[in-house]
Amino acid sequence: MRRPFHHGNLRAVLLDQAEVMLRAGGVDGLSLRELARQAGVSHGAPRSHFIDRQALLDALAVQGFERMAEKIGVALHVPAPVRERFRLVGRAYVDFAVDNAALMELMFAAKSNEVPGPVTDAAVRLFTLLDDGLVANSNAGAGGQHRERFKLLFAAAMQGTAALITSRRITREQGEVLVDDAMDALLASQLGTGILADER
Amino acid sequence: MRRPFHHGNLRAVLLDQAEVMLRAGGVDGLSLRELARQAGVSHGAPRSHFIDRQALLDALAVQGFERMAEKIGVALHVPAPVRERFRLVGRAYVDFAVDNAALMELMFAAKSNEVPGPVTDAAVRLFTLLDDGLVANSNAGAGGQHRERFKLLFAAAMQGTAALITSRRITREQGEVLVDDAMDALLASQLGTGILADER
DNA sequence: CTACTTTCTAGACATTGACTATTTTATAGA
DNA sequence: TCTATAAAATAGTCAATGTCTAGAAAGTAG
Repeated sequence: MRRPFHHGNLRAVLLDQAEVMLRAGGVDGLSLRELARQAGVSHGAPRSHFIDRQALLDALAVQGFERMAEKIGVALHVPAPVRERFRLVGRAYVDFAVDNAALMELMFAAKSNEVPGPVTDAAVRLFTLLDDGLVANSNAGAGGQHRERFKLLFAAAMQGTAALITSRRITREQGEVLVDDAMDALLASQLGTGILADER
Repeated sequence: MRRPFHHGNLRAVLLDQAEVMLRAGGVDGLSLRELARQAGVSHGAPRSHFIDRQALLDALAVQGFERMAEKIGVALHVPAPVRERFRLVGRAYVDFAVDNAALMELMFAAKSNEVPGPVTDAAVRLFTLLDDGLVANSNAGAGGQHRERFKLLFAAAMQGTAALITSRRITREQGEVLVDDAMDALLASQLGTGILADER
């Protein structure tokens, strides 16, 4: 079994510190050397755990997807009528995106997705969770297309709302209303008839 | 009157080259020194026109908003039924966003918007154009709220769709369908009744 | 022709990401 | 327990970059 030595668990420490730094100064403000300084190790130490700066960013992205999946998972299992549950999930999505704007940038950066890898896998896990939770996975066939399009509409609305807030075009409060409106429009659309996981 | 000397019009040349470089290597791949090299001037020359790297990025963002407004303006004035015109505008929006992904990143970066400035102004001009073109600006009052929420739904759907394509979660073709679906859902929603600029 | 301003050059500096050789620490095998 | 082996961390180096400064060159206006 492998165990850390000098520093307890440098990899975890670096990831934690990196997230703090990310929140403070954005992606550009995240410096490997500054990170090492704060962790009290030499400037070359991080290389033992992250071959690249990009490797660190990818690890952060994966962690981000996992934490987002947790939050969404909670909202997904709240016992409530469809409309209410959709709103809860939508808000969980948008809240996470807004509270972790810089992290979201990493998670959805085209860079990480150029070649399928751990980041892409983590993303797939999140959206599989979302899909399975929101939409009935029963009858395939003609309903399958409808389901697919419905899920994309949901994802686009959430991602778009988060983008509007993050870029300061609207306030967080306006975002709340927007999520609700989007959910209403979505549920009222023809695409959202007869394909929901729970019609209550 | 001010006229360029040595280099014709270095500022414009730099902006053009910067856009090429942006398209090739993303925001991170845009180096001031490399830019100067390609323009055949010394590494300090750009400083006469852009005090900062950020100043160059901001100038690019402003240019981006203006070009996007042009494209959208064209789609906005195509004589066609509402549904068709909405689709055209939506596609124009998404197409521009996808064809200029790195530029969009600059345009909507929170950095530029921390303090209102030229970038914010350019953004406001674009969205004013969009709003005035899509939604009737006649009756205020209770309809005003509806109009505002409708416009936000539109913006969120477009921005979200573009994000899905850019992050490679869906293909461009799926994006086309998604835009159409979003427009249908939008026009069918209660929010989109009686507030359109042209009910044809 | 002479100030004056703008544009550009050239040199310097600190910071950064990446690479390498080397030492230190831990783990496992005989 | 002693020892080979792998992992983790150090320290030094390098090229590249953004920013700043002083000064030269080019254009403009009085």
